[in-house]
Amino acid sequence: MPSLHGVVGLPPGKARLRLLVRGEPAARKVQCSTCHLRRSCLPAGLSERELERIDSRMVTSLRKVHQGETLFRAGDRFEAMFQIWTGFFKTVLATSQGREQVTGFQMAGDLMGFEAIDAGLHSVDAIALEDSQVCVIPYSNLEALGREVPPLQRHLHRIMSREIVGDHDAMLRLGSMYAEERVAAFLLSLSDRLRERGFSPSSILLRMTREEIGSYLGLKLETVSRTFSKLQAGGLLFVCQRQIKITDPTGLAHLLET
Amino acid sequence: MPSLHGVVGLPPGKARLRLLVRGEPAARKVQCSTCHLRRSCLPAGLSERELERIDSRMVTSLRKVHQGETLFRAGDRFEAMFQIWTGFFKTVLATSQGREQVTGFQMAGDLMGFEAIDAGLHSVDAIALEDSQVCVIPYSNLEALGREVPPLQRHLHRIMSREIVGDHDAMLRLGSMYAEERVAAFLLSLSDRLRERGFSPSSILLRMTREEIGSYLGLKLETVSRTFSKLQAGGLLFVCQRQIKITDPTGLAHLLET
DNA sequence: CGCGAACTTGAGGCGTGTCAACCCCTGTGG
DNA sequence: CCACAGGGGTTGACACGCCTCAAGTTCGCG
Repeated sequence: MPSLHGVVGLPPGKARLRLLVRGEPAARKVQCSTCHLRRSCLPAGLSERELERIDSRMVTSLRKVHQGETLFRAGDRFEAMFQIWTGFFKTVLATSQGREQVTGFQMAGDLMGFEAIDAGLHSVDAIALEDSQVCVIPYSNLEALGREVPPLQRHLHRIMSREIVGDHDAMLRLGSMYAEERVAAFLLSLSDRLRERGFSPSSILLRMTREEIGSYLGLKLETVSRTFSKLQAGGLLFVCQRQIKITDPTGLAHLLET
Repeated sequence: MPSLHGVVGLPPGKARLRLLVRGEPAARKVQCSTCHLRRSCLPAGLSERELERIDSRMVTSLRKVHQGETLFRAGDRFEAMFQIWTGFFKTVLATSQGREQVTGFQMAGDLMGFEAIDAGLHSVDAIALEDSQVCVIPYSNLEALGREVPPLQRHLHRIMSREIVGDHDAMLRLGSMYAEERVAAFLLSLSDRLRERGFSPSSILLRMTREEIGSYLGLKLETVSRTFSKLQAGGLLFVCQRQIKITDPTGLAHLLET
């Protein structure tokens, strides 16, 4: 009986051999210029010549990370940035005394590693919350490319700036909101990010546990659970385990207007 | 009787006129290469030629900001970064509904404005907590200089990275610490930053009110006040209004080891 | 000297943490 | 196929840390 292969319509044996040979690390070329995520990775309006440079030097390889595995750990040497191609991650800041804080959740198109540039060492753990693939972007290449391609440099600065603004939002949530407000703000932010990526903003499959949400929001997992139930009772959303359906986004937003 | 003037030993009237004429924006040249803060503003090991470029194009002017005045407001067009030369600032994130969060305190050598690169608009208010002077660094100049002087570019990236790491620390404080721990972590961090700048790390004059500290730490001003008193009762420090004397820094650090 | 802003301290209430019981879902192995 | 284990989620009762409200003090400044 016929089995499914990566390349359809070719003799299975030969196709496989071909793929293996052509798939060696050095040969596995990544094309940023035709990637469906290029709108988030690259600035608009690049010249042919600039795109060529980026294609040939920005992403050196693709790396797979299975659910639960770490992409990098705090203390690891910083050598490359990682752009998520598929999948979902969390970053966790841990102190030597066992305190832990989830500092963010990252999804397709997000760039990880900025926190490591200063020290030359990563300062957080990055853990895959589902099977994922990331583009490996050596930092030295990125630096050089930025110099040669000014719009790329500017793009990079904007992404770092956005990260800082996002962290300020997190501080606002953590510092001056009630549990209900924090959860509402979290869901709305997640919803926005999904919409930007072309996913449904109302039907959300949470990739993280209640405990991870709690850590991010400065709440205990029981409080997160209770708050979901409360918002459901208020008719703002439906919760069924990790499946969330936002039925009244304006109502959710209204919770923040106080 | 004689009065005190900015320039001593000159006829008051003439001196004033002179200063006004020579003090016009275009004429007031700033020399980064000889500034006492250059170690924090510039990378080490720059060539003569690179220093010249920086001197001539990085800082276009010096701006004075009196205590209580704003350097920039959320919504203002982003045109320049600001490096603090003397003084002390807070940055405040405010929502349309009146919620406020102090996102940081900045002192001499700190660079402000990164949060505005992405949107092209400032996202926080920067308010002077004492009479201050800042170097104005047009962003377009900085971008161009970065391209021409790679070590400067790298330096800039490191500063932005450090800002992100600092925000993560803030999230850790806000998300998973008790009031006592937050205050201890805040004081130790402040102490470190003062030491780096050559000030006493143990004798600290707070530039901000209890309310501002509270906002930054996600606490009410009464809680901050009570916590100071408690730490004093524990023999870790002396508090006298805004004057703090840390008498047992290791004891303070020990509070965080749980 | 007197006013207001900043700070301190106390009493009581509220929001969230803690602890525990229970349920649901999934994967595993007999 | 079912029994079982284990991780994740929900819900309740109670505790506790921080907030709220209020009164009083200190300090800086006109």
